[in-house]
Amino acid sequence: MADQITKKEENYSQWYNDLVVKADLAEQSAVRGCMVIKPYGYAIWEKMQRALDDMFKKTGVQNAYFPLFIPKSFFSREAEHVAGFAKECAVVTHHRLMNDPDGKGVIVDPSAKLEEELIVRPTSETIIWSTYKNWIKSWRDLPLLCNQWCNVVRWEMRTRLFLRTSEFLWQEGHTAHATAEEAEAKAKEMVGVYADFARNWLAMPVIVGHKSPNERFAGALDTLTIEAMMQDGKALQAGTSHFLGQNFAKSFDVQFADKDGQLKYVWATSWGVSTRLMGALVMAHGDNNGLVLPPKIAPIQVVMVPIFKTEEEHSAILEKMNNLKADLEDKGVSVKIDDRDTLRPGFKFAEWELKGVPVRLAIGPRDLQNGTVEVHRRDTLEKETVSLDSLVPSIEVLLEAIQKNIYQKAFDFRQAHVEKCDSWDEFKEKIQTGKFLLCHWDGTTETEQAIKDETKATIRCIPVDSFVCEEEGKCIYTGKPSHRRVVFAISY
RNA sequence: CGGGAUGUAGCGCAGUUGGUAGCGCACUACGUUCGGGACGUAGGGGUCGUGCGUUCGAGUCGCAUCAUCCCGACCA
Repeated sequence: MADQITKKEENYSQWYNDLVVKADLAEQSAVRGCMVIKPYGYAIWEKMQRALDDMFKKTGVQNAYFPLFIPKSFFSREAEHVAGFAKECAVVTHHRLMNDPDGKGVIVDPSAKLEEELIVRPTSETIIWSTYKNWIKSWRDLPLLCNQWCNVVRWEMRTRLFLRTSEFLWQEGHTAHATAEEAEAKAKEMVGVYADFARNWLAMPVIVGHKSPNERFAGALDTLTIEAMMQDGKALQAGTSHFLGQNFAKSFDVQFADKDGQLKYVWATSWGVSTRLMGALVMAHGDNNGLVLPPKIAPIQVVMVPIFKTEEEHSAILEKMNNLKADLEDKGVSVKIDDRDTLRPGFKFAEWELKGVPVRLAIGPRDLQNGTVEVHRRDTLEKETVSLDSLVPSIEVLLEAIQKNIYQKAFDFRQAHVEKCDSWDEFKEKIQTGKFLLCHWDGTTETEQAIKDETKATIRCIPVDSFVCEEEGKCIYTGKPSHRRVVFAISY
């Protein structure tokens, strides 16, 4: 079939792009490096937003919004931070267009040059901290826990739908605390929220850990990460939470009067996940028939396809479907009836599979006679016939089973591709086959860099929950002593 | 920004030694179909990325330029 998606081992990225485009999630925009998120793709993002928002609120975080434009001078205050972002920023220099006096079209009006350039935010630390300065005076104002949902722009050299676009959507949380302990605990708590979300909503097993100093966020003292494995064995950083220490507080002069009357700098965290999660979803679960969505994140959980020849059959089936839909919706299941009369059932089946809808119900004349429904599950592609009476409870059970099964499948895949490695020769060979390797490392940036230069592999994290391996050993590269194993992989 | 490749209909592609553009899918109309991506018949749709040059004549040759993709460097 011309439209069929084929996963080619040698060209996983092409498979990924096809899947994103054909499943109707997004397409390349006319603007360089940007993407158009299509309604179906955006609906998935909205479900992610809602789930995350609920989880944030349970930790006391509130939503807020800060400007898109950041005065250039704000960036000069945190030197380390700038070094990390200055290279890839879009800059606004003028505020007016005019007709081209030499011909048609418009040009930038040279007289409308801004006195100070504005940077389109690559991340909002600088503008938020300069705002927080006015919000924080006393220990009573702390902790300050804000999150913002917004777009950010990073002028990337190379882009890919969802994974690395010039503009992307994300949430960024920024918190201020009275003590270092409290801030560190918050950073830890939020990476825990991300891990929980990835595992329970996206059905995606992740490894939680610290980034090595080399891979840390610009300006952070510690960066926590969740790392997921894609089906080609590569790692994808799916979310990060940073302990920023007092770096930003000092740069932006954010001090508070503590209970003891002393003026002190606040301690900060920031944390974020982006539309990259959509890419993770596609690559973690997709198969040759298209997307596979975990039920909890699927905008449509159950799709119904009527099969009919005559108008009588059509209306009888549709009536049954409408009743079923109402019953299912009562139970909180989102349902779509695909009543398009211009397409054949087989076409619809293939199309909804491409879009990853977890459960498909088909009712035809045969079922009408027998009082049955054909139930098809996307994750295993299995079909069974269920009686109408027991359908609603069985769908509820099935959705849960699918959610679990998708997680289990990804989990098993990862287990099969993680191993300890103590030989450099083995490392070089195995890392290229798409594996997470747990290895000893001497803790130096030089060694990390040398390994990266030779193999393209980086330290994904120093694990803190799963795969923790505190033991004595020798660095895989230099043979120097090491106290724990870290996760190496080739990443996106 | 370095290395490689590609720009031809909405999408995917063909186009020979330069001679005035074609195929599949999609689209429109009608008919037959309809339980796993239907078929027939008839249609519509193109400044061949852009600019300059060579030539009687350029999708095809040359130069420039822009864009996209892949591999690097950078990154959520």
